[in-house]
Parts: sequence; C-alpha cells; structure tokens
Amino acid sequence: MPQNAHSPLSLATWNVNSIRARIDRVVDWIERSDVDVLAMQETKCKDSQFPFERFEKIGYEVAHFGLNQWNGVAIASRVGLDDVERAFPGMPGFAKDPEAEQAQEARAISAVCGGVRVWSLYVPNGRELTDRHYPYKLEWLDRLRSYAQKQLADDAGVRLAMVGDWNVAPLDEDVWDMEFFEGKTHVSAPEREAFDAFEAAGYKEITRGFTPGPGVYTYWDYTQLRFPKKQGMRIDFQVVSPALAERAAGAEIDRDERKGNGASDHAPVIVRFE
DNA sequence: ATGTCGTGGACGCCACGA
Repeated sequence: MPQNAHSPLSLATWNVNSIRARIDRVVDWIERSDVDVLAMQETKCKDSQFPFERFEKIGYEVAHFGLNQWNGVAIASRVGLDDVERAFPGMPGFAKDPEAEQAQEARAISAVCGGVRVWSLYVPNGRELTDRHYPYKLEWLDRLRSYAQKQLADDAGVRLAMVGDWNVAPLDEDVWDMEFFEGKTHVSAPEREAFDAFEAAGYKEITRGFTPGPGVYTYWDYTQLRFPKKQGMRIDFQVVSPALAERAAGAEIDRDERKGNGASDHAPVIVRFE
C-alpha cells in the first residue's frame, strides 16, 4: 500500500451522559451504525468504573479519561488506537479563585485511529456569564485553538479531528429562540469568536454543510419537553484539519437516538471521510 | 411520547451539575 494511501473512516461523536446508565444503548447504536470510531463525552465515571469489556466484545478498543463522577471522555475504535494522550498541551484546569490551584478536569482525550489524530472534547459549559466557569471556558477554547494552530504550523498535512460537545451555538439558528438565550452562555459573542477562531486558523467544521439548518440540533434539554417541542441546540461539532476536511463525504445527526426512554440528551453526530 | 436525568452520600431524600 502506498505510504499516503488512506482508507475511508466513519467518525462519530456523542455526549452519552453517563456510560454506565447508557451502555446497552451505546453498544446497540455502534453495532447498528457501524462506525469505525466513536468519541464519547460525559462518561461520568472513573477509569476503574468504565465498561471496557462491553466494547471489546464487539471489536472496539477503548481509551478513557475519567477522574470522578464529573465530565469523562473516551474514544472507541476498531481501526487502531495508538499514542493516547490525556488532556491537550496547555489545557487549563479550573480554579475556584485566581489564587487557588487549578484542578484538573477530564475533558480531553486523544488517540491516532485509522491514521487520524482524534480528540474527544468536552468543552466547559460556562454556566453563567458572571460565573468563573465562563472565563474558564473561553481560556480552555483559546488554549485548544493554540494547540491546533501549532499542529498545523508544524505539518500542513496533519490529519487532526477535534470532535465533541463544544457547548457553543455558533449561529443564531443553532438555538430555537435567540430571545430565550439573551444574556445566557453558549451564544455570547466571546464564545462564538472562540469557536470561529478555529476556522480562522485553517480548520473546518464538517457537519453543518451536510446538515444545514435552521431547526437542526444535536442537543435537547431533558426539561420542559424540549425534544417533542423541537427546541434544541446545535452544540456538537467535528472540527478538522484541511487534509482531513477535503476527504469529508457526508455527515448525519442521528436524531432518532434522542427518542424514547433512556436516551441521552445529545444525539450522535457522524461524519464519513473518504 | 413526553413537564428531566445522572451522580454520590447518606438514605428511602438531598445536593449538585447540566
């Protein structure tokens, strides 16, 4: 096989909102959807609690990064899982006050799968515009952008995919009602600028072009009947380097997976690379 | 179809995060 040859790769990202509560659904979904790689967020468990064997049984290796019941990220792959990294270089932790030491959080894990460095990312929520978690979120995104920019500067042909729950709605049409989000996180100008900075650095968000809005979402709050009312948010994305972007052949949001009892509040988001 | 869901810790509920 020539050195530069690559195989097709189907890559999914899904905030599963507890892997232990969702394991049957996740395994069923992987088998049904036949993806090569699944990046998961909010596994909500320690490494010692992660159900690795359920994935191994269906032919997937898993790398997990979980410290406690909060956050937690993982990558399942049937096309290799090499050179695992937990947290990206420069990734900040959260400090309760500026003088306090930063506490590490399990929000990023990466591995090389099928020739692509895949990052599974759970961007900090931000909570409120006045909360200390809000500047933390902006700093976290800026550091990630800085990491990504360096990867591209070092190798213009780098195959890098940053997928996950970005907790940013980049366009007004990515929420069901901008008036409702007035003064809230996820739609503020600094968050949108932090997200757009990846495209300015040469990266491309792949899913939107194949799944245009308005009214196309990846997350629906459990409360207030948001899902049946079609009141969601588009906050899960796949942001990839130029060499990978040119291979993108399709994308899909599996909205059906949000239905029924025992669903995560997020839908899986899949991209097919040629 | 459906007025939320998941975690841990001390219980049969509460606090917390989303």
